[in-house]
Formats: sequence, C-alpha cells, structure tokens
Amino acid sequence: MGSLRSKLVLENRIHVFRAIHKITQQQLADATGVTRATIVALEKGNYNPSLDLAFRLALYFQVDINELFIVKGERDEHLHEN
Amino acid sequence: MGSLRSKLVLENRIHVFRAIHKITQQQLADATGVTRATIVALEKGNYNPSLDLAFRLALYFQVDINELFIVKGERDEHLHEN
DNA sequence: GAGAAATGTAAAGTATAATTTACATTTCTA
DNA sequence: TAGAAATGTAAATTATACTTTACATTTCTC
Repeated sequence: MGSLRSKLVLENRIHVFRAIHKITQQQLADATGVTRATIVALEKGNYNPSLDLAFRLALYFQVDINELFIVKGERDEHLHEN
Repeated sequence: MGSLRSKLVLENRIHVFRAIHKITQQQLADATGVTRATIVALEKGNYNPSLDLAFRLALYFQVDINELFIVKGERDEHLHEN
C-alpha cells in the first residue's frame, strides 16, 4: 500500500459546479466539446477522464483542477500485491 | 477561438522533475505503474495522459499537478470552425 | 395533469491511451 | 575502449475514454 502503481480513487464536483452555474448537462457538454453521455458518465463518478478534458472542465468553471477533481486515495487492490 | 471545445496544448515537466529526482524512465514507470514506453511518450510530449496517471505522477514528485502539466493554450483548429 | 425539457441508462462503435516486444543508439562506468 | 545501463523509436495488440443512438424516467412549466 501507499504505492502509486494502481489507479487512484478520484472524486469530482462537476455536478456541484454545474448546479452553481445553472447549466444543463447538454450545455456543459457543448461548451467543453464532449457529448452529454460523457458528462453523465463523469457525474456518475468512477471514471477517469483525459487530463485534457479535466483541464477544459476546470477552465470552463474557472476553478483550479484540484477543486474540480479530488484524489480520495488509492484503490486498494488487496489481492495479488505483486 | 477562445472556446474550450477542442483539445488544449499541454506541456509537461516530467523530464525536468525526473532529472531533479535523478531516476531513470524505468524507475519512474515502475513507481507510477506504467511501462517505460508511456514515460517516453509523455516526455516526447503531444500526448494526453489520463487524469489518474497525471495525478499519480504529480503525487510521486510531490508537486501540484499544475506544476507538472501546464496548459499552453488551445490548439487552434483554424479550419472548419463549426 | 399534459407537454416539454432535462436527466438516467444501455449497447455498439470509434479513437486513442497504454502495453508489449524488439532492436538501435546514446551515455555512463569500470 | 569495451561492456552495461539508459534512452529513442517503431509496430502490433489491448484496454478504455468517448461517441452515437435510442428510449425510458424524472423534473420543470404552462
């Protein structure tokens, strides 16, 4: 444990900021150049966007990327700790 | 222009921090759970890692993700500005 | 409460990040 | 300067982010 070799648990506050900005999923999708399905998947969590998209979302909301995406910890694999 | 709909131009300082830490590509790859080919590609630039990997690299070097990856601007597409 | 707008879900397809392998070139060290 | 370690490149494969489409459900607004 404590290694950075496996995926992190990432949380995001896209839903929160979208509520603050009072825009729809579709509007956010259009503004950041993705489809609504991508926004839905992101808000549902547990998925790992490209760095590029993460920055575009942060730029859109005019927040630091660390405010939008938060590292919650490592996903402990428990098993097969090679 | 000025839209966030297309990919950003991202620069990274992985090579710099790897030099500071005096580790090899292979060691960085092992520490962050990717292959050396991925590190090579990243250092060569022009490629867009997952947010997860970007955070793992930043955590490894103990720097903010914004110190490791810098948004240089938008990739102006010029053509077909739909 | 009816219609519309917004959101949730899901499956199949496309684009590309990341892997694997192999070998060639450069840089370190004895 | 010979051998080893580190780096560069490239091609084929695998994993997964992201798209596209379609439809179902929920939440607004008249």
